[in-house]
Amino acid sequence: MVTKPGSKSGYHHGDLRNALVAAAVELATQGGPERVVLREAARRVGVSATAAYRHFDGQADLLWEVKAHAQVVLADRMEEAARAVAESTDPGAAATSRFLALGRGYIGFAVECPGLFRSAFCPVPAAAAADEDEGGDGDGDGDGGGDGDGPGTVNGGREPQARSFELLVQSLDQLLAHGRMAPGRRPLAEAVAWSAVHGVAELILEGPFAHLPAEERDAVIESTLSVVLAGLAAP
Amino acid sequence: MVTKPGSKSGYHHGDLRNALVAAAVELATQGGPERVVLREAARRVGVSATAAYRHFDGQADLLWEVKAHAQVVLADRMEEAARAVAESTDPGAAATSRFLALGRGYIGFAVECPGLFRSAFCPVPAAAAADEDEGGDGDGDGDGGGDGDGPGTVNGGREPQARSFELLVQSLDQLLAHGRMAPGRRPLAEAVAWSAVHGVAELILEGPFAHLPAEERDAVIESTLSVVLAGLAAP
DNA sequence: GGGGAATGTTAATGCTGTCAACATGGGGCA
DNA sequence: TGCCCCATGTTGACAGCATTAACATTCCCC
Repeated sequence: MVTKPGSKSGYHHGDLRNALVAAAVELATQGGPERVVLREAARRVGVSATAAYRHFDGQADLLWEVKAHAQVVLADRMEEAARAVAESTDPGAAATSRFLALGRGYIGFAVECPGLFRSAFCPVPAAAAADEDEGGDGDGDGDGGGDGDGPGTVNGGREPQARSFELLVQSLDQLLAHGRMAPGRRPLAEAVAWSAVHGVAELILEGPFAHLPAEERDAVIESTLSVVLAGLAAP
Repeated sequence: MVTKPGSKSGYHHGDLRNALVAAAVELATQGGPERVVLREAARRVGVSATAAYRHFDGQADLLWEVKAHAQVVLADRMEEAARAVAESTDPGAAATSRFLALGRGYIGFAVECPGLFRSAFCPVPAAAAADEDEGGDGDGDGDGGGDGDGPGTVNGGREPQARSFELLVQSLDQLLAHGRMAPGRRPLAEAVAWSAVHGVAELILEGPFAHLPAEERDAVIESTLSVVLAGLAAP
């Protein structure tokens, strides 16, 4: 029943939920999670504010959806970065490159889409736990091009940030398998790697590295990744 | 509520600015920066909302003050943790312990005072750059003390988060001086260390490590510090 | 084709930040 | 000492926000 495209007869929008999410995502993209204001999203869609309550529990629920979407985009970005890694004959070098690519993708997303990135980790007031079952959503997500675009086709399954974590786990397993990590470091390696990478991103966005020239900023990123890699390799 | 000095009559508060900052800090301590609402702070001090505008440019300015205060408290916490380190005959071991203490202090503050910690790194809408010189503010301010501790008398010099950075720099210099760090790692070491530690804190507060049992959470912290230390030591 | 339910609209409440106009009284100047 | 000025605090008002209640429209199934 969730007919995607505009079967709009004026009164019934036909795809309000996705349209609202899309508008909210755009708000978040430019301005961060604090700019995700329900009334403004409704205004942009051309609908009264209270219409949103037919599809969301409230502003927090809408923000939650934005957050979930942002995490999906983050994972997409990481995956794409990892896929673009040049193949190497040395599997150890490949594993290392893949790990670095994931980290650069993560931070790159934060730098290029600060609003969305911050939304991916923003605190949402009250957990809107209702997981509605979206029936058949054959999402042909289409790797669409530009960021802005896209419909709001949010994920059906409600499990945030699982995919980026999975990517990291695989990468770390590869590092271990090809002798680029000390076995004793493996257990909590995901936490360590994630923390370092997330910290860089956060400090670039809101912290002391905010006004660093791009060149120096990149040096900080590379340095951090390098140290983590070396630390994981050390016994 | 918390009227500091032997104040005046009912009309003129006598120390409204500091009282408002103190109230705002309390709000931030329990509930984070988004709970720093000007009207509520004024209400708690027992004053009309608009009275705050005699002392602040607006809510953003008040929040800025809270942020600055939070950064001071964070630095205090780190300093205290570092000072509590047991002296060692081995200067290298001492440098390592001091570094670990700083990191644990940083994260410990985040875990114990999440609201304040988040306030220390929250985005403040528009930078309220006006540093007014309060002439007669001379009286000895905070001796410290109980719960709420210090008054709102925030630092005079307006340079946030400088002190914690300085502590880190010193610690890293010690590590280098006593052979616990590869010289090539020194240049951007502060960025690396800060990122890792900040990332752990952030992910514990808002991210995927939020609902970790305390024991495992501590393991993540120790693991991260250990990897960073090893990475900085590796050539 | 009719009726129920899904969807969207207007009206209203209480919160917030912020400005304008008014009130008070403390401290400096005569 | 007395008095006036202005820093400080107050009430009132307005706009924007989230949210609820009551009302209106249209889709879709029987």
